[in-house]
Amino acid sequence: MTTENDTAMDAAKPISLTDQQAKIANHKDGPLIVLAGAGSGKTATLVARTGRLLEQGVPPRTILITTFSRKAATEIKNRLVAQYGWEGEDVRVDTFHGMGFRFMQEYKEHFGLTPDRQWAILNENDQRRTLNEIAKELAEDADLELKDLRKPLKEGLSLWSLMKQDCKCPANMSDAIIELDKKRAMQKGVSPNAEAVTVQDRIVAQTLVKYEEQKRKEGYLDFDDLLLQPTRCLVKYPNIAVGMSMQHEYIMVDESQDTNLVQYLMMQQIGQHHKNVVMVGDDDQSIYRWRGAKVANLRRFIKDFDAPIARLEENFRSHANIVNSASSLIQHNQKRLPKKPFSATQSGEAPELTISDTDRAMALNMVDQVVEMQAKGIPLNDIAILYRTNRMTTVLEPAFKQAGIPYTVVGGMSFYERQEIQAVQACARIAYKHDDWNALKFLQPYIDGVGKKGMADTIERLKKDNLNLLQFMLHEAPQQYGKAGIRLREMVEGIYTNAYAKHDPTPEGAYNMAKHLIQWMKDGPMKMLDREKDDVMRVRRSQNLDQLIHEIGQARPNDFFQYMLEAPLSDYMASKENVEHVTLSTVHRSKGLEWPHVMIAGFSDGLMPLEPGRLQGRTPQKQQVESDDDDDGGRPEEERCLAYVAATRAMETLSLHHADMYHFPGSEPVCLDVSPYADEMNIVFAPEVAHNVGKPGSTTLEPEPPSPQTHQDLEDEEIARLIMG
DNA sequence: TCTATCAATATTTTT
DNA sequence: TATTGATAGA
Repeated sequence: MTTENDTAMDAAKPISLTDQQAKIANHKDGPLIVLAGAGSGKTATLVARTGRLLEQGVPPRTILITTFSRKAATEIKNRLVAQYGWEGEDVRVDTFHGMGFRFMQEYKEHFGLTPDRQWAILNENDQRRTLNEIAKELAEDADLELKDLRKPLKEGLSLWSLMKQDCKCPANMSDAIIELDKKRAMQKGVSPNAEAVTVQDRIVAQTLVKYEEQKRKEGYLDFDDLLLQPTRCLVKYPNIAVGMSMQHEYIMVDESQDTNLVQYLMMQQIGQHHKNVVMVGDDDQSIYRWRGAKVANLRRFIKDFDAPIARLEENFRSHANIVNSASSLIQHNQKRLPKKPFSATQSGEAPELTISDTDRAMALNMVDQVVEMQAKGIPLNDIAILYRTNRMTTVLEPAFKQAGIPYTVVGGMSFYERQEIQAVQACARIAYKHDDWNALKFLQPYIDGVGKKGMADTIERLKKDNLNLLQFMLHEAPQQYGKAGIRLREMVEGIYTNAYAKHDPTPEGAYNMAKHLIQWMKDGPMKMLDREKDDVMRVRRSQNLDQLIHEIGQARPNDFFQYMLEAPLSDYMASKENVEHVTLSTVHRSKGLEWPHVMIAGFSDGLMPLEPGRLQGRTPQKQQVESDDDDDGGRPEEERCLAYVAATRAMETLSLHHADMYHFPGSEPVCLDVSPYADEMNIVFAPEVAHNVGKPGSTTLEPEPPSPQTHQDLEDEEIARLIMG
């Protein structure tokens, strides 16, 4: 949303390209890797190349652009449509996950599913619940409690996910134990030691193996399945891969530094026949290694495809001072592909560092700075505040709220993760996939008199006796379960009459169904809104539901069920589009976006980088341990990439904010030093500090505590500076 | 025995 | 801000 201004502008008229860009845009057949620095206009170049292909008569449907997020996909799609009309509309722009899902639906029979059996995607809630249930049972056998397994299970799941992204998914417990141990060792930089496996580890491994089995049996997919299963299928059935490659004659992979191994292999399987693949990426901006992304994919592509290298090094986005600071920072990373970013634009203001006593004071200073900018006539939409971790919002939000400055928090929870939206999803899922027990569990809190236990027992019966949901709920449940049974029937009946029976696979049908279904959920026996005690929340939930209806009206999907089914893959955020607002976002979420004025909150050693004092290159003990992960410089380098990404979002001004002390809810107060990146960026101190309120938990002996100044002082100083020029 | 309700608690980054 | 855990109530 934040870049809508420039998107609209860029989209309106095809941009004139530089020679470098034009060369890439004119590349037609064969592989190519594009190392595109921050702000180098890579999206514009990709769009232009698509245009050239269309001009040369390449059918739009055979052009595929994969992006990192739905949001990025939508943005590219919008530009294509704006510039090339219906042809642009027909170009495929999608995430790997989205592609995978559609692929699996098309080739259902290759995944051991009968055509009448439906898939559903497990969202994070479903996943956690499923794992807990399996683990609980196993834990009881071993005389353990679920809570003893919480942490190991969480860790195990993330390792499991990483393994699946590396195309490994052990099918039995002993393999699982070994592989999990290996992966854990690799993460921690120690040697694997299968001897030291604890009871908890065994149960976790067993849980995960069972989880996989259960998913397959019941027709569920998690995020990793959407990549792993199609890729395996493509490898196993080369004729399908050939078919796919004929469907996708030209492939462009955006943000390819953040693709993982499965994604790479998926691309390779499809692309290897014609080799018309363009990978675009920037190893300096690889910030997702922690979840399996492999920068080595860039090098691997060069080797596998024998791809020539093209570079986009000129930064059109940022003033020279920002570019210089940022590149001086990133040069401290050892492992990077050679490149020399530069900016030909005016030098602009140098990045500034402001130091406050406490997090609260920092927030107030940032608010002040925003107010100043506002006074200069800068629109709020031009300002973004970036931070490393979401909990920074607990400090920032109150400050902005109090000052009455409109803001939007990006991240945290996405629209589709909200309870009320997930409830709608659950109804859609049940209507679409009658045996979606997970969805049924999700609706349990909305059924009076039916608790967790009651629902679990009912589902157990349905599963065991292989009963039809509708049949059972409509006829047997009311007789067998009394009042609760009647409630169950009401719910299923409602879903049946409002969704299933009204199914009409057209955009209008989808819209109407959403309207009816949601109306019923609000007013019917589920009484979704009545249940909410908090007035503010009730209004918000109601608005969210209305927003969903509106969204479906806009998106015009051909099928309501399909749309809701893919909701977990969507990163749509409901935001106040029409109100001018400051954007608050994590650095991760800011990838690919830009703002004239960027402020970084929490520029401290321990927040950015997150682990303090660990800057000396690679983590110490990392060696000998199996080197299929040769690529990166480990965590410290990734942290620097993050700071680099944050800094390069700025077009005109960049200001960094550090506080000596942070006190986040739920954890002890901490005193932190200024981020070591300040030096690496050659930052000048801006010693004026307006707010030094609050009480430092312990005194810090930082570069002489700046004398507290009042709000007024700051303004005077600012005015003086402006007058002086 | 199961459900509903209230207080406590925890937060790296997310397709 | 959810989810989880303890407790009272049906």
